[in-house]
Amino acid sequence: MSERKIKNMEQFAEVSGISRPTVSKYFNDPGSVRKTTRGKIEKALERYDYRPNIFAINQNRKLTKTIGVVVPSLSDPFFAEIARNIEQRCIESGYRPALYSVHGDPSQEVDVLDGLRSLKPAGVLLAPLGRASDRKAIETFCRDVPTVLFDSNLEDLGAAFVGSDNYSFVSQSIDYLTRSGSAPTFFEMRSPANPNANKRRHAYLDKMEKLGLTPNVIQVEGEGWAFEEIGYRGAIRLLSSDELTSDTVLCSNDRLAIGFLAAAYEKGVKVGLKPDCTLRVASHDDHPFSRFTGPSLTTVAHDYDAVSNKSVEKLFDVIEGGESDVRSEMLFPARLILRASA
Amino acid sequence: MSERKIKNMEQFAEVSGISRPTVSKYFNDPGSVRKTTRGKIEKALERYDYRPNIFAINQNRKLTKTIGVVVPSLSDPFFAEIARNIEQRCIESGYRPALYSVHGDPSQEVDVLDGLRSLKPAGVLLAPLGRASDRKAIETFCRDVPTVLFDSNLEDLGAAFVGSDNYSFVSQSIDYLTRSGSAPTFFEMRSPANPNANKRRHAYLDKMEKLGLTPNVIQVEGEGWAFEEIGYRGAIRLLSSDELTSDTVLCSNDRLAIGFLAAAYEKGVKVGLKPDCTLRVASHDDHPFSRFTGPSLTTVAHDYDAVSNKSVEKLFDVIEGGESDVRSEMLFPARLILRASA
DNA sequence: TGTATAAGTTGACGCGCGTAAAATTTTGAT
DNA sequence: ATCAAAATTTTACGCGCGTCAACTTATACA
Repeated sequence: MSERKIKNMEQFAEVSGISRPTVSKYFNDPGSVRKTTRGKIEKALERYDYRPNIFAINQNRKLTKTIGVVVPSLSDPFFAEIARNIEQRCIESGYRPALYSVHGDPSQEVDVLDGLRSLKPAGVLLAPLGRASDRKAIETFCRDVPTVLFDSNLEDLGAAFVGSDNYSFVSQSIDYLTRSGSAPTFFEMRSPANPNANKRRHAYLDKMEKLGLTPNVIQVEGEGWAFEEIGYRGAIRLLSSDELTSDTVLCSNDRLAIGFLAAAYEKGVKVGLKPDCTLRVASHDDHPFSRFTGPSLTTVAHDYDAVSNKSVEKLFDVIEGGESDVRSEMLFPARLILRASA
Repeated sequence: MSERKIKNMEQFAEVSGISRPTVSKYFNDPGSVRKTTRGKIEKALERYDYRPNIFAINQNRKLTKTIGVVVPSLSDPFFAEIARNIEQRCIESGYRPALYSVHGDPSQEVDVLDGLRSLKPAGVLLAPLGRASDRKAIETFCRDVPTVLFDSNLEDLGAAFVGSDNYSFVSQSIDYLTRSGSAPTFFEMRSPANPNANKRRHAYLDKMEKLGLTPNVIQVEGEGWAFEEIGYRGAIRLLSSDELTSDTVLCSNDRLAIGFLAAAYEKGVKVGLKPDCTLRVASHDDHPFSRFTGPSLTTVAHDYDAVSNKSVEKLFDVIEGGESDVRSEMLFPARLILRASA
């Protein structure tokens, strides 16, 4: 498949019998050249493995075919999973996704965005850290680069926000739990980094009031993104005390719940619906591992696909199409997943 | 901090009162210019936020400051964690890591490597899929780009391999298990994609023989990278049968074990060391979640830091230094982590 | 077969920076 | 103050490709 090494478009144009500007057109949009011409080029493409120099291309473009994907933490399988989905969509649309984790660190979030800017990306999909984010830095970034926020909303930032409807999560879990037993106590971090956590607490309080029930929120200490550990420690303390008056616990998110279940196991507290169980635990997110906890975790699932697809779709709208001045927010409903823990 | 927009090095050289070639030298190595000159440039750097165009830079370099990091799956927190470590080291050394997951798909592995090639990376850290990898494609890639393999070894490929010593894993777990109870049955996938799995089986057989014990290997069906699911299904079947004669199970890796524990919980089989327990389960890897299973998982830990640090170090050796013709393999010993499951 | 129109060709310039050679200035040690 | 070495400046070219203008050729429809 090789006769002679092709080192630039000039040489490739030569061996394919087409002029360089036309070859250039072809690579920018194969459909923009005549079918016979396309044939010649593609035939040459099989004989010689030439590929346009990506740096030379991008130097002469205002924006590249790169899509930045930024998540708070790739150690969280939830984000790993959603990133996978997003990457796939981008590739399908002919873009090059560049994936970044900020590892829970606001300063790295700024750094990543800063580095991303110099890549002249066509657009960026950003799941911000939330409360800890450097709002001003992100705001500046969003002015320069088409950005769609997902998962965590920062008010008025970015061209759009796509996420899950936190009220839908909490409403469904509470509905189920109260209908099948007693009302849940809400278990969460005292100062959650993620804005979704706050929304879920509000949703809990709201929903409980609507149902005429007395809310009860337990907030555990802990900073950072080691949610399992925080949940575990909090639960160990809780289960060693008499603070927990309800037999039903609703965790703000699955990672806390995973820690909670580990603590319950360790303390010999039986969780689930079986006759010998004394506690029910449910949660939100449908974390990839929530199927494999002991007991398996009753939770409420994000519509992963919908969120990732819509995020990408929205971004492409902004990139290609109208600078629709209105910032749209799109929330997808969640879906209750019944398992053994509640 | 801004008076006038700087769009290229020419203009920046102008406002800093230094010639462009010298400014260019500065950005390539700040230490290569006189201290007074450096001062002027850095002062200007504070007033104007100029940054050299990365594409123009890379066009004129044979190799860039990019380091490719390729892992089999980012949905596996093990790789997410090791990738985090590696990224950090690269940044500290002034390189730009570019992270890719091949999502367990050999064809994507080739695609990623292919795309990486056009980025002219200074080097690549690759954790190959293993058995499923397209060996020839990787071989070709390694000829063009300095590549260090980690985690999974492909014989004779890449400039070096850095990983954990599988014999060390299995030896320690078996030693512990036999000393504290009966000899373990080995639980694994029938056709594991990862070469480490095969090495662990051999280590198991070898070690058992050395101890004068009868080995017993149970292989469960399943393809792909959904190890928890495979472990779960296999364990459900196993625990419903009478195949399992030992009261001690040693899983090939933690993800299988997580599935195993979920199955045991569901089947009401008590795992652990307490009086009412009928089964012990141990495993290998010290997966980030293995602390939070029910019961917490006794396992053998990789030396995460050592592996990632050494991988990066080796790669830099190859990049900067001598084309040491000998391909080195470096294996780090593992460390037993005692928890509740065995 | 002729003609309007789309597509391709030629030639040339620019992008922002690396880098080399030659000339000039600065530095540091005598 | 003197002078060789080191650093900087000037000048200039090249990298690979996007893109424009002015032509020339191929296509399609009448």
